[in-house]
Amino acid sequence: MLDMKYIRENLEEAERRLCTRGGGPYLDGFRQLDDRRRALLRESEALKALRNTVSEEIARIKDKSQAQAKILEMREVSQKIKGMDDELKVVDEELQNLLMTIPNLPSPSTPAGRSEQDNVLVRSWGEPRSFSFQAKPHWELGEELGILDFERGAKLAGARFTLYRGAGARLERALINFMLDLHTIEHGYDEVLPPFMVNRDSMTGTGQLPKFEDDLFRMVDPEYFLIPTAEVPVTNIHRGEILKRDDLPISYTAYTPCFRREAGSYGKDTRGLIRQHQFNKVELVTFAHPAESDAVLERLTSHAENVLQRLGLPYRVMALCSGDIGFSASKTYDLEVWLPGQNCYREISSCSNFGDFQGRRAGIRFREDDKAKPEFVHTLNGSGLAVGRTLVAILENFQQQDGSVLIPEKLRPYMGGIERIGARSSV
RNA sequence: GGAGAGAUGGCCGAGUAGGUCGAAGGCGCUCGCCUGCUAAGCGAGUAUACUGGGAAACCGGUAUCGAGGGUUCGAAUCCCUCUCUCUCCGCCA
Repeated sequence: MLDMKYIRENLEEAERRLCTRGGGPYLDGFRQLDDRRRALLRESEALKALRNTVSEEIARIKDKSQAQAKILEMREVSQKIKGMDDELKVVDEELQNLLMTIPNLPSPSTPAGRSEQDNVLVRSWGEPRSFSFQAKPHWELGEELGILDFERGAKLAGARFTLYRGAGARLERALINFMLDLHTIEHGYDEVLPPFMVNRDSMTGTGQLPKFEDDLFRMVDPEYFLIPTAEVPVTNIHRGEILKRDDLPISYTAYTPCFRREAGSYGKDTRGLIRQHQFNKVELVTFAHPAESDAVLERLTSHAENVLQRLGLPYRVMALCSGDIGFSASKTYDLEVWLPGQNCYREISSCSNFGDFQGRRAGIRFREDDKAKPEFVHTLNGSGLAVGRTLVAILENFQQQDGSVLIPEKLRPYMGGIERIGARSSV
């Protein structure tokens, strides 16, 4: 959510910056609703002030019959207040709805652009390996090795669900542990294991609701939402709290499964593990002082990169352009890993600075010092990394001519020491 | 699922025959005084949001005692609904 006062005082500038996202106009109707709200508020509050003082007078009058005139008068005033407050409520809701559906302002350092095509290459790491044979996509490798069972996943749940087996299941688990250990022990994050379902308030706090309900799995009665990313529960840990300046930055890492409807992506990435309704992810979340959040984004991104580097997976870092960043983000780096089986780079991590956008929505604040007024913290998060896609990258990058797959050295301790996944008898 | 108890300010904790309660008291915290250190002591201050005025410091108004409705001139206090927490029983990983 944007700062109402900022919009009120900088309407044109705000609109201009929002429009770099494409679409828009975003702020139509704001001025009118805002003016209307404040006018109603002023009138209603003046009447309430009157009622309060007269009520005090009534309290002081012992003889009730003497107060009868005032009571009757106030009865009318209360009626008027009620009518005004009813109207105010409607206006307030409309304004709130508008505000909640306005995306974040892109950071000045976010490159301008309309689409994915305009994203900017920041740096790349590692040499894509050359193969003396035709590199296979992971879905072929996975099926041939008997570690990914797409058919049975579909039988159990449907399209975009996969059954991992044997060394595949273990590799997924090994990656989760490897990533968590790296982020906690070496990068200093606090590990948390949050609920995988959350309430509406949490989804609203981080920006998934009200606008993107179609992307979520929703339980009815009682109402819960399956988390589409650990960002939601982990950022909401401090919803409605005032943090201590000295505690910032606060950094959490969490493993969670993620659940996404993937509505509107019919026919896209239908093969393999790339786009699933359920996938695992290790997430990094930081609550930062506003003055430090830019630096924190660089650091957080480097932590995600570190996972790829240790696994020896070539990747590149892209700065997303204004037309491609998410609703709540002001700046985003995507990490794209090289997938030789598909001969392309694919997103494996997305690291964003949300500025105070989520902090304002979710009421996450801090005080500069004990006397200072609370200010909103900046929130940041990034995948560190998407586990399923990391498994994909390992299969495709480290496949051998005989169809086996070498396990990266750093991962072997998590795999019981095995160096290679070979074909198993299929069941 | 059944039967009870509860939800007040950063924390603890008063306050229910409705009125001067944003809310006693304590703790904590901040500033000042005092004490050659430390502890104790003394004094003052110590919520948030919105809104009006002001360049600002600041001043005024409104709201907030789990959430939402209702009764009333007036509600932390009465009524209804919901949420959460705790205790006991049942069930269960």
